[in-house]
Amino acid sequence: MKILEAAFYLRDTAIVARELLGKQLVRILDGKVLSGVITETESYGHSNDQASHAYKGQTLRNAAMFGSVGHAYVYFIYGNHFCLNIVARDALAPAGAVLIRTLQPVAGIELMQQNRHTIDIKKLCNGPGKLTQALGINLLDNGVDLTRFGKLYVLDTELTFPHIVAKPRIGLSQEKNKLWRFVVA
DNA sequence: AATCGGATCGTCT
DNA sequence: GACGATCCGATTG
Repeated sequence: MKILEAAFYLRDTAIVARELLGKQLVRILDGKVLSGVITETESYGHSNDQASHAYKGQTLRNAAMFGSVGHAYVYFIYGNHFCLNIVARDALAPAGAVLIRTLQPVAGIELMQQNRHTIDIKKLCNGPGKLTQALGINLLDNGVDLTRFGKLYVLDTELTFPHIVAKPRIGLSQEKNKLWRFVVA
């Protein structure tokens, strides 16, 4: 399979978020391959999006969102969880990223079960904090280039889903009118 | 099925 | 010093 190149991410963030559905996220952990198909994403903008970490401009924490497309933006939230985003924006936008919310596990399920302390496959990667735990993703992965073969990358696939639904994003107090969450129906 | 609260800490004001 | 782009277990209906 072929890796998803940077040009894919250099488009409107919401379009990238939608088209990431069906792509395969691959993690190399302790020499083992963990992977899953992306089935839920959210798009986050910049000054046009009050719910975005980039809304008020660049800080140390959100710097990756202003960096190269196709790189990871990983942040720590609620004292317990990491969330994985992929930097994506059209050429004119200052910042933007796609939050990966849900994966359908494909490879390395045993190791995911160990990392998650559960054998229930449905609960392995059905949430942004869960999939990072399953794949062993943390702040060390912030900024890594997902368009190169390394410890984390995304493969193109022939997989397409006939039914995709756009919904409000989860957990926000603002911007509930934007339908920037994309789910495989 | 739906709701509630606790855990836990880096980041920004 | 307050607050999250969350998760889980417990409780209630």
